[in-house]
Amino acid sequence: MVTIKDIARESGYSVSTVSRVLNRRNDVSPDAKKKIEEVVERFHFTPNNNAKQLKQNNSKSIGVIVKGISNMLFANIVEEIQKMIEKTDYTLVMSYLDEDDDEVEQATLLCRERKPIGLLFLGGNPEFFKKEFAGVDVPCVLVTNRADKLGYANLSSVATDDIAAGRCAVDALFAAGHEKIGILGGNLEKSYTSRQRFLGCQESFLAHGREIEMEKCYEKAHFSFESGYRGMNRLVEKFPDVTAVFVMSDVMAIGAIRALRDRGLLVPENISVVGFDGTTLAEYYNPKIATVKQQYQTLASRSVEILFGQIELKQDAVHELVPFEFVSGESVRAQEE
Amino acid sequence: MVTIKDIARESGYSVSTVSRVLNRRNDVSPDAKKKIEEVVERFHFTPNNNAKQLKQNNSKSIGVIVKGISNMLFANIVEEIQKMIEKTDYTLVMSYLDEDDDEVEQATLLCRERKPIGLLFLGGNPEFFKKEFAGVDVPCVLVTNRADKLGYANLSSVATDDIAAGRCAVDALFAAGHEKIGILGGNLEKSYTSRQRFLGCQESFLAHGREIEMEKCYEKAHFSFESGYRGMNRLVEKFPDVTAVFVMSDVMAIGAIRALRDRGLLVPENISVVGFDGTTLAEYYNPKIATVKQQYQTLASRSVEILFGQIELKQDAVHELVPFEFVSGESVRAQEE
DNA sequence: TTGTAGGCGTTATCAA
DNA sequence: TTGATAACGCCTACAA
Repeated sequence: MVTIKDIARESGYSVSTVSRVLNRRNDVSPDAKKKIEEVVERFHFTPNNNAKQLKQNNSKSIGVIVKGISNMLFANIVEEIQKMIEKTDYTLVMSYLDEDDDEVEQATLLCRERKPIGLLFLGGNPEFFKKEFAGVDVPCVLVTNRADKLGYANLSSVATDDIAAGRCAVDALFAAGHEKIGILGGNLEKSYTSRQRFLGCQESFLAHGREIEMEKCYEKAHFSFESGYRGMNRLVEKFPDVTAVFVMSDVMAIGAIRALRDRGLLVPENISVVGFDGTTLAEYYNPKIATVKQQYQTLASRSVEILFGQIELKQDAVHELVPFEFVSGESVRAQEE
Repeated sequence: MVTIKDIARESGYSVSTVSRVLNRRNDVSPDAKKKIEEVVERFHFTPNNNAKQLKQNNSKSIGVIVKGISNMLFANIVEEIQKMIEKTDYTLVMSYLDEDDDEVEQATLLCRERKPIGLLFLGGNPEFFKKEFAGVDVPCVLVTNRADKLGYANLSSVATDDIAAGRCAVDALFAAGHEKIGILGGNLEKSYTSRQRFLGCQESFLAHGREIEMEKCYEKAHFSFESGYRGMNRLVEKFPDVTAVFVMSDVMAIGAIRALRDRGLLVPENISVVGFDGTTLAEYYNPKIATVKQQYQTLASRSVEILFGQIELKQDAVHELVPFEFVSGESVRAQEE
């Protein structure tokens, strides 16, 4: 392994001068700079990150905690984040959790072990934050969920208004003339996101002079194809005359639509479906899935910008809401009475 | 920050004894062990990775280089790899490349900067390996592509026989009575994988007394929904009476099927489609996509096992072929003449 | 079984 | 503008 000492010896300068050149300091003579750069190049020298980070006690890494491994929206966001971080000299430390796991516990662990300079949470449950977020002392951004009520100085958020978005989805079904509406979503006890969207559903029902009969209308599932498939099967079994379903993620919706087809039910002819997230998948599926689109690019870019703002510019925590958008696909049919 | 010295002082033992306990050595008295563990627990002490790795000069990290960010198969494999690595004390360093980029160049960079103890290539082009792989000196496994002909002592491979698999896909279309068969795949100049599958197609054509008319039958695209969509449009335009298409990935196939529908063509009624990869997506799509399934779990588990075999057991490079399987979906229709 | 001391490769402080 | 040197936190001979 070639170290800074080798470069020093070979170039005839001292390690400190080499270090200065390496770190683009300006208190170095052009001669020294040129000579040292030549030697560095010739030896293919790259500084040892461990030594550097040990000394500087910062790791130049950013932790990303993803809740839900099959969550396509998060996959899309991660992809965008990667593209942005690639251009900087930071590295990402990814950590994937099950959708109901405790992300703050994981964050604490990550901070201790990897010393990231900041954290991005893709999905998160305020309960966990309330309980133990005090232990995390680096700047963080909660993405897709709101954190304004939490009031931590080092926790920003870039979120979609899940209540309004959930309401929007169900409103669309009412608008199409549906009365018998089912909901397929996450575990309401464990998933804050699902709970918010569900609140939106309740608002919509209420606005239409109705109330949600939990037992019959709501079925829970995980955010994966398989689970959506099974969940939809359970839903139609307990609610046989359902004509429309709001499914809380596109991935689940695809599983759900497949389940319906396998039972001989067509979407939208027999049952209408509205998804959530607005991933690319939804628009390429057949039928195109009507969905509530979260702007994943904006979510991604703002969260990274805000994190860097907090880290480098020492800015305060901010809380932003990113607008969603209803995308009408081919999966909803107007119900004539 | 709490360091090993703090633990030493607090427990009344020396740093070396603490270090021994931390590293589960057995040359330590039960008393010392117990006391030290108690203090470690009380202070929430976690060793500083940078210091540890600097000293040991190994990073306990494994590099994963993924060629093609929209490649669902790779996403599935990565997921499996993550599950396996999670249980060990290694960390993954992910690196995503464009599908036509030079992965070996990236590998060289990664080795210099992060000093991984081993590398996993998800997809790769033998050309790049021939040109510069000599610069990579850690154990590597090329996943999904063969590397047996390359003959590097530190490069194993766990692959699917792309030639046979490509042939299998086209054979299925011939078997269904199709004559006018198109192919939608990657850039044959840049994508080795595509070239292999294409060779398989040629074999199949030949076996059926036919030859591929490149100009008319082959269209290139990237392995994404969007690109598959556009590619299929170009293909039907230059080959209007095509009745069946082999698409070299499920993701592309979904884009392609969507393109056909948007032109008013149904799958399989008007045009049959066979995909490739056998991702979950294919079986939930509508229609279910007939596809050549690569066993991603096996691909993932074997590649990790082989890498650890090389790293820890100093085993020699091995080259394995993982069997593929044709999955008949709903996207192929028998052609009656 | 335990402790002391040296060093991993780098940066930063201080003096020259 | 440059160089010697002391850290950073940990591991590991080697000594006791």
